[in-house]
Amino acid sequence: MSEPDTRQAIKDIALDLLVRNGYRGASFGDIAEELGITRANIHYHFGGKQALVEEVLEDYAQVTLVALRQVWSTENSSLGDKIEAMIGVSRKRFQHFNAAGESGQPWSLISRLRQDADLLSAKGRQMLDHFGSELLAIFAAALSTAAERGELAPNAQPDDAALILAAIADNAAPITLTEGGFERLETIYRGLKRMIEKS
Amino acid sequence: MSEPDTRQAIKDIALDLLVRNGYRGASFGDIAEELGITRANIHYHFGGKQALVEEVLEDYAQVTLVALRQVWSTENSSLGDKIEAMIGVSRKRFQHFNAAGESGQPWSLISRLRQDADLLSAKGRQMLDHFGSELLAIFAAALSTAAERGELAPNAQPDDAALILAAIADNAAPITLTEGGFERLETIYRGLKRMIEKS
DNA sequence: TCATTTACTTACATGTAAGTAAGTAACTTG
DNA sequence: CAAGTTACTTACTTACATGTAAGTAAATGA
Repeated sequence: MSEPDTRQAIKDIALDLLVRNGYRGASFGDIAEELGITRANIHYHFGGKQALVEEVLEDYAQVTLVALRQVWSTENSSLGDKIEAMIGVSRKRFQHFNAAGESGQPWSLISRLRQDADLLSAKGRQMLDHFGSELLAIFAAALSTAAERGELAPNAQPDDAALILAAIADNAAPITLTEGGFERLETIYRGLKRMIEKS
Repeated sequence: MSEPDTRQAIKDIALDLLVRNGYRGASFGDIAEELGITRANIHYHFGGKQALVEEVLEDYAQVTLVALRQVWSTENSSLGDKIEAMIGVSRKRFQHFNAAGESGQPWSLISRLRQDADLLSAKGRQMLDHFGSELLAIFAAALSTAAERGELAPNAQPDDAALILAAIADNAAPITLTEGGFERLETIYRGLKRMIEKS
């Protein structure tokens, strides 16, 4: 296999296992077996586990933030439409993880790795923090614009609403998913929408 | 040490390590060292790791649900007072974990173990699910009563609000805590309160 | 075409986890 | 006071985890 193919294949499997099982649960042995290569080969390409996870995290954060900025860009769509788009993104992610077998929940890689922060490199931890600030900034900007446009309900304050949305979005598999499946997450977003949006 | 003392001491340390480090991060070795006993002694008292975690989970769920039912009992207090009481409980838990060294976040044992669900016994998983239903039931009852009393804002629907509260409460260390500390969680609760409460 | 680099594998070192079998000192009880 | 029983410890085994050193076949390039 050519060099970039193998590197990418390793990162793909690693992402999947990291999201499902966390830092400790994504072993080089499992990744290697899945790909039919040896553990040492992963070391050859990435050096060590922290370095591999850093790269996976980097890619994930970049792709995710781009997608979120797209959905929450303040042009063109109403606040309600943005929240509906968010539901669509979440549904897609949920279905992906359910399709791939395993009754597991669609944890966000970020919130998952935050629980293993002590095992990450300093750089890895810094990336988690950075993702958090960026995520919040995206929501804050969109809600601020929505407020200017008079799209918020009288009780809703833009900064509060941004924080709540960030908490829900970052941590997209809270209690509510264990029993109710995706429908519950959808209900949470819609409920928030009704509370935020001007009626 | 007398039998019940040792058992309880093991469970106390185990709870602390489980909340901080998750299932894999709470090793018998660490628990034993902390207490100045041997790993084998823990096996003597509990049989194995899954059994120990089951007991810790059982105790935690029971205590937590009793405390939550107390706060959210529908007599005597307004919805706003209940949310303020909830903030108080969260602050206490946050301070406990920060006082005990470690910059770690005050994860709920439940949401933490939910990420390691595959390592738990079937009984353990069932306990997680049960906790989830109970938590939601508590909020749903309180919000329903609040609605009857006319305490909700026009945009807030009681079932939606209960689900959002459950999501925040169950998962009390989302993104928002990593940078802002407890103040952010407080802001989330207060923001939700403003959106829910009749002004 | 010979030397070097690339992309691997094999084999091993090291650390750490859970779990267990066998022994023991102290307390309990008939 | 002799015979358990209780509450442990010691000394293992087994199973994986990351990581590394040494070797190799195939491609590359001077």
